[in-house]
Amino acid sequence: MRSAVTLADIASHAGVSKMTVSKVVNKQPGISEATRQRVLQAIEDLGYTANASARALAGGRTNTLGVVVPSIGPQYISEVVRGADLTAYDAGLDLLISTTQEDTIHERQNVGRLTRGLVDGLLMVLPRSLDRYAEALQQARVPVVVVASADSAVPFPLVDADHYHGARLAVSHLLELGHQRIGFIAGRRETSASLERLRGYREGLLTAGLPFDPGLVRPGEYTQPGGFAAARALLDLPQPPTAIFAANDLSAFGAMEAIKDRGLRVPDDLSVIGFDDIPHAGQVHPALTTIRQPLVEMGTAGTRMLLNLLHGGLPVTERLVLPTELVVRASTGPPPAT
Amino acid sequence: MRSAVTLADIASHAGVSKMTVSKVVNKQPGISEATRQRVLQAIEDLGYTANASARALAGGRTNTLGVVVPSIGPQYISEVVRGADLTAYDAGLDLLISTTQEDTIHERQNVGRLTRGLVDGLLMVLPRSLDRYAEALQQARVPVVVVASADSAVPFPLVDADHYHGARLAVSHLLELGHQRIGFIAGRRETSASLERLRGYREGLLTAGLPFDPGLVRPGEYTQPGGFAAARALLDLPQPPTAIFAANDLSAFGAMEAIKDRGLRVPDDLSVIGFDDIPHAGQVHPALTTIRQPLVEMGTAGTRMLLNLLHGGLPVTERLVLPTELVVRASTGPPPAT
DNA sequence: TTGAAAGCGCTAACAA
DNA sequence: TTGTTAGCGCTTTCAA
Repeated sequence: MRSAVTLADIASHAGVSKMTVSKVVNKQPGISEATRQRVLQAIEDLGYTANASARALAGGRTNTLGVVVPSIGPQYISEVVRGADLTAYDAGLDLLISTTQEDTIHERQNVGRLTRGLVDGLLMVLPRSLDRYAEALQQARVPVVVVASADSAVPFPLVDADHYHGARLAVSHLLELGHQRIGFIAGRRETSASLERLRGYREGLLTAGLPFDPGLVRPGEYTQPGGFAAARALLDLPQPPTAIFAANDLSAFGAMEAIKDRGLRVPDDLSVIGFDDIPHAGQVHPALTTIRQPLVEMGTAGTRMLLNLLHGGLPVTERLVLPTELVVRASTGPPPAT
Repeated sequence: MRSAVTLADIASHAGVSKMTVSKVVNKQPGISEATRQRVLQAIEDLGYTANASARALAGGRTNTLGVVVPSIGPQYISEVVRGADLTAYDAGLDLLISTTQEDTIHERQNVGRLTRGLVDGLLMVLPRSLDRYAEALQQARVPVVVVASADSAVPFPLVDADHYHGARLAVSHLLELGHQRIGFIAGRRETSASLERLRGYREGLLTAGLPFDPGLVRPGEYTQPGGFAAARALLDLPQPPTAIFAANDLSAFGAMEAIKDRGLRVPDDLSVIGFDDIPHAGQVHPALTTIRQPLVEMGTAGTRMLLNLLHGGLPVTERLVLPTELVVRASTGPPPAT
């Protein structure tokens, strides 16, 4: 760990002032080509990289965006982050990801620390509620955009997908195939997305003149085992459904397993439709019909809003609701002829 | 975005010097309780959070560790990062994650930037080769630890799992169940882990006096569709195997689907064993028998090595190879009676 | 127990 | 086209 090469080192090595080096490094105009080359050579010779902290302190900018996520495991989240990364990179900004591991203290500290000297803007990717961050975010001195949380109490620009219409699309698709008895595997109660999807399911049925039967709704907790158990329960019904709408892809996978496990076939005996369209959805067998949330786009859109805010644009509150769409693959078909 | 509250603001608000505030914030001794309370009150009143950049610049430390990953999607990676996060947090350090999106320029820049003023140490979680980072890492002025890459040319402390013995365990398990014809779904050729697993498979067979039949080895690329296709090919063999060993869990999932798709049952007709033990492995149906890589532990161990390095310990090169172990679940059983 | 001075490495604003 | 002067907000060192 030899001690770091600084601007001053480059300056004296190249026989110029620090300022000149700074201008070269930052690609500012007003430097003769000859000097520029000499400085670049010195940088090359000594192996110089600017110190990010010093830069941030002096310049007031970090050229970095922060992304706060509960954890980095779920494909859902990683897709959004990928979108954010692409956009930030295109704009010449770096992206730093911070996980909270769902720990409250961790959450508060993270936000405070990031927004004080580490990042120029913050993207909160939080399927759950924002309550726990409210205070920390109020004090944030950088722009904040919230992605994937329709928490209506939030005083920040927001990007979310249209969960309600997505659910309606799913139900319509199954109805059009001829299904009359459709089970629903619900998500997590505390997320607004989950409630919206349930509402879409319910109203989709009612609009079609079909009854809403609470017995056909089972909790799946957005997990694969949850979906497995829920589907089992639905199959055990005296009059089981001919199609299952799962509130997310993961629980749809579980449902498909439960169905196959009973010796039934998807979609011949039972149709399954999911929600999210995570990359896995196209890779299972049969490939999952699902409602696509534009996850990557949510990341890019949120980041673009953040960039606007950084450049002084946009009102403080804006809600961008991106459309969801039906992606028909192989897991849905007509109900079996009775 | 009102302008930030600084140490000086707190100092004047509390009627003390900046130094006193700094000591209170950093929990240093030598401050009377009365003063301490007054300062804390001022901090509370004004809502102060220290500026990370200023701190890093003045103190020479950031109290932050960096983690570089190719992308954050794979469960494999997120498990390692989770381990790192836990350990860093316990040590009172923060963790910042940076993705390279497999982009070479991005990779080089990231490392340089992080190690110059943003983090005190770097954990590289890279299943692929480190070649592309070699130069940037040479110039790193902070300790570096590499996780999940057995790239032997790397002059850094290293944490990896024992892929070879894991593969031996998998083969032994199948042999003990009575299988004689075992297919192998290979991983990605460019990773040393993949080669080690193949070697374990091969030598496991040879040691048992069984022939190594290249026709029983199919590429799976570590992906679910890859595993699906590979298993199909194996099933199409004139004399198909009675068990399949997949180089990772994802391709094992694909294999299970292919088998069920043929109307065969796992494990009654065919056994499947994976590698990694990602959280999903226990959630599919039947639950996957697999070789557990201690992913979280790899993250914690790597981070602990980094912490040691930070405190001036350890030699520059150390290789920690953590043991793998067999996790028997429901996807393996005796071969069908002929 | 408290505080003053100096400076970390850089950039903004201005001057030459 | 280049350089000088300040100072970002904090911690270190040393003195009171």
